[in-house]
Amino acid sequence: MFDLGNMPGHLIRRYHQAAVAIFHREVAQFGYDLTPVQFAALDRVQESPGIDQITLAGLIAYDRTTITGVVDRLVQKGWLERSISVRDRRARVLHLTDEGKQVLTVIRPAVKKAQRVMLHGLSEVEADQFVRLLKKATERVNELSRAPLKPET
Amino acid sequence: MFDLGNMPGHLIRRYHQAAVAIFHREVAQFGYDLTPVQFAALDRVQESPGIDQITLAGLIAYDRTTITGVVDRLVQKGWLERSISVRDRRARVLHLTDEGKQVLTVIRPAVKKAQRVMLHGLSEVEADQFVRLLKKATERVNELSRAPLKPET
DNA sequence: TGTAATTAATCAGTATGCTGACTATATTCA
DNA sequence: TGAATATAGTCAGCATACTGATTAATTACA
Repeated sequence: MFDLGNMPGHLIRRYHQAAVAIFHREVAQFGYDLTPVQFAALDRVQESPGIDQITLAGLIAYDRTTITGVVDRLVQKGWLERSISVRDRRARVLHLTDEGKQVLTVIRPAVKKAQRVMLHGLSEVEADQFVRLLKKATERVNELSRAPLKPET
Repeated sequence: MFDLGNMPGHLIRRYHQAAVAIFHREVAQFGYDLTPVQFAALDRVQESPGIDQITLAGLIAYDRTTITGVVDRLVQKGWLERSISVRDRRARVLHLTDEGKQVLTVIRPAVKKAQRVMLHGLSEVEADQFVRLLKKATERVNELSRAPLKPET
């Protein structure tokens, strides 16, 4: 009944691998080299300038140890600025640089296209249903991950 | 329209993360520490004893460079045996050890349970539909991955 | 037959993710 | 107030994944 080819765990691994490859390919066509995770971080910092790393992690469902490295690399690329919070000296607050803002503007169409490519085997009705079920399933297992999503309030 | 929380790519990453955590938790309850990928490899070698690494990679959609390390660790654990093929001295053929067979027998119920837990937010009808659509979507993007599935014949 | 092309596997380097430990700073409350 | 507790972030170590290069063996074909 649950042979490997029908196991949700195995399918999701394969689909995730393809999704990452698609993302890379589309973004590369716009001349950039960044990962899905890096995009999510930039996108979220644009939404909430001055956010600290832990809050950012909660909003996009990263592990707090992973985000350190991700932010490191974004700072290294000159797209993010990390500084000590005035309100809490433990915290690091994040801001996009001008170049970071520009990167986001340029690659947004690529990211959108990547989402369509990921779904291109499904009809429009199927795609809607699939995303709806995927979202529901993901929400229901959220707390079982080490990095659960922590939505704003 | 495609904000982060509704982007299939982002949802897939989150669901995959949770799926891996669930797998680990269920398998740990049976006293073992192995990854989804390690299970897939063991399962497939049991199905096809004497398989070489490249063919194995194709059957479970791994990258060929990833499998080297995975097999390394399974050999290290004493669950797999790797030897030079008599027919093609470039190839390494794989066999389960007795202990490897035993591990598979013990953890299969945990793996099955993990699949159910991953789907536990969905009704039975929804779960069926979700897995069907996930499978369809995955098959359609198969060739866009660096490690496409290469089914037997 | 002998050279070119292909193939199986590995390796180096890099990026996500995880576990578990640690430091520095804030907060709580007896 | 001051000791216990909690929190933000980092670090070390390990396992998937990827890109691109290399080695050794096989196959194709001029």
